[in-house]
Amino acid sequence: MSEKFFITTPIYYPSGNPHIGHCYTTVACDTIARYRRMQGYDVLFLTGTDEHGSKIAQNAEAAGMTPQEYVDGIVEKFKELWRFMNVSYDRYIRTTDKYHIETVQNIVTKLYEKGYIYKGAYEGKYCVPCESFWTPTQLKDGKCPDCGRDVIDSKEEAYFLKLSAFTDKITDLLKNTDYLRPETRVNEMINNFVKDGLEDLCISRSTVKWGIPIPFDPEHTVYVWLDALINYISALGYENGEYNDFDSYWPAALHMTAKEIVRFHSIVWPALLMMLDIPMPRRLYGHGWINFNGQKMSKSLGNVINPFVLGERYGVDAVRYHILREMPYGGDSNFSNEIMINRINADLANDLGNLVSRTVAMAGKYFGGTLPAQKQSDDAQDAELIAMANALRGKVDELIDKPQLGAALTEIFKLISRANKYIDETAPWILAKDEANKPRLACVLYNLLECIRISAVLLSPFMPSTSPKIFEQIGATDDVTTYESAAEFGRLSATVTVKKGEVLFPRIDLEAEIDSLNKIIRKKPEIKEDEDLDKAGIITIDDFARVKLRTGEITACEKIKKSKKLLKIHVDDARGGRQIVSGIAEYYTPEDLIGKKIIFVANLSPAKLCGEESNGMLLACDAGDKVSVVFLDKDIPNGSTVR
RNA sequence: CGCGGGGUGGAGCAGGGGUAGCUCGUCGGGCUCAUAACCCGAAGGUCGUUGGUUCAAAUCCAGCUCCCGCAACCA
Repeated sequence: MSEKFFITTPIYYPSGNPHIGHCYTTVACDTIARYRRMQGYDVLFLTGTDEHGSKIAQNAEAAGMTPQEYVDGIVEKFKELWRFMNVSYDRYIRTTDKYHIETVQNIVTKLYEKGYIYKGAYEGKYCVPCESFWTPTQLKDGKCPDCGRDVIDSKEEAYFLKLSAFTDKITDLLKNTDYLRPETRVNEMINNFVKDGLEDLCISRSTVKWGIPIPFDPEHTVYVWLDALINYISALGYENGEYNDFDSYWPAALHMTAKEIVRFHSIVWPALLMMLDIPMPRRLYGHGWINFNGQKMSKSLGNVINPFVLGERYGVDAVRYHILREMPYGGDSNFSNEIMINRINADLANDLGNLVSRTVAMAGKYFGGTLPAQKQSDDAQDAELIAMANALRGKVDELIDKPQLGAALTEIFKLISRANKYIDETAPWILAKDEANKPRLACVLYNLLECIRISAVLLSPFMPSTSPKIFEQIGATDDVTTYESAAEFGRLSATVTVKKGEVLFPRIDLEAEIDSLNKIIRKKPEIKEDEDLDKAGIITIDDFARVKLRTGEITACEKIKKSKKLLKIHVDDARGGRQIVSGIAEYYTPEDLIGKKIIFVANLSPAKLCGEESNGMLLACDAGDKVSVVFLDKDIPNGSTVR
């Protein structure tokens, strides 16, 4: 029986289409899963979608669908992307799957019976728009600390998970084991959430209907995070009849997640498992984000780089290579098309692709494609190269364990680079001029083919469709493309026959490519605006008349200290003045604004921002990624009506 | 004093008490097998700032400053 290896992505929240950030996590898991399979592990690679919660219900309603129809559509897009990206997941779990619901309900019941879930009450203030409860001490001046609006008294039954009883055990898990990696995340979790003791977690919602009902109190649904985390064991058949793999695959070898959800995976999830007397997973790895032009890659910003488009333009393996190579251990990375194209050209086209191309071409040119058996080695020239090739697998193994995929790729490319240098050192084209040198020439080419073979074997989990193409070109038969064969230089047949093939990675003309990308990007805003209009629908003159616009002059203005974006503005509205808080500090200094005439919404409900009262909103337009306030001519009296 | 991360040649990053390193870019050279690719060399940095510890600081300590992320928030 080979050793088991259970690896998971998070289950993604399908409130929008999948993006390159989802791709990173999933492709990284895929690479590790493929590597482990190659090593002979019995791998179970799980991914899926987390489909409950109010956000989904809202999006569905906005789209005029039922929540189920809505998630069905998006799940298809996720699956399509994984097919496209060559992701070799073994199992796909949806939290709307019957067996998962069964498990969640069974676990909730079990925990209730064990006393880890207890019925309590959320007693406090409720903010309707935020759908949030607050304790009296959390309120700011008696209003919602989130949005500053009025809250109503509310007391509601709810169920709680006794996390507080696990503070010590969780502290021990985080501090004294290597469960959570990279280590920097440990401090973050301890300082932010654990240090002062864990608080019991409310795990039921009576306001959210799109969720799994609490079996013994069906008016309540299970909090989405509890629902979601359980996927890792329900997918193995824990407490359900769908699968029967829990005993063989648990504990998980690796949970991979992005850093923002490390909190749930490093605290709530282990505590839950402890309550159920289930062994801990071995490793949780919280990776960083792919930032795009300095902004976080996210569903809510319009700057998502479509992975389908990238894959079609550059090839799926090139995209996989880039995101895996560029992401540093633990930290964030920047994504731009320019960085990506440069990387593809430099590493894949110039170094790897060209190495294969020139080596195979020489074998064809000098030996008609088949190397002669007679070879002449030369230690002075060959020893270093061969030693490097022999040591490579061990180095890559270690880095995959950590897992530092980018560093593993760097290691492989060191050999590729060394091989290119070896060609210069041995100058095969000179050897070819003298028939007496043919044995030496054959040896040089063989050594190059071996370096390529070993690199391609180790690269195959990263670039699953490229390696077979390389094997074909260098004439590597199946028995010399195995993991085991990658540790041994000299496994390729001595009289191997190569076969010239297509160019593996065509060079990309950077400037031309950026131009055509810009054309694609420029089309976007028009579409977006139309969507915006469609979404808002048509309003009547009466609707518009309810918005009271007035003119005023800014008489005072200052930055709000605690905020980067907010300015506190005093406006003379000819009615005693009012204070408005506006999020334009990134675009205007107070000096820019004082003395200017502006238009503001006079009957907007007051709000509190960063502790400052705001009575109204001044008009400004979105100009690309900037904001431009609408200013008026000087001679308009303050307090005039605008319509 | 909310919590983190960071400021190193033009760009992106690594290093972490004792000749400052990698990739890309630039310049010069070599080569002609190859995808105008490959190989060699050079220029370019007082490692954010001030002070301290030390024989020695990019590296350790303290203060300051700036950036980024979380959180808050864009009325």
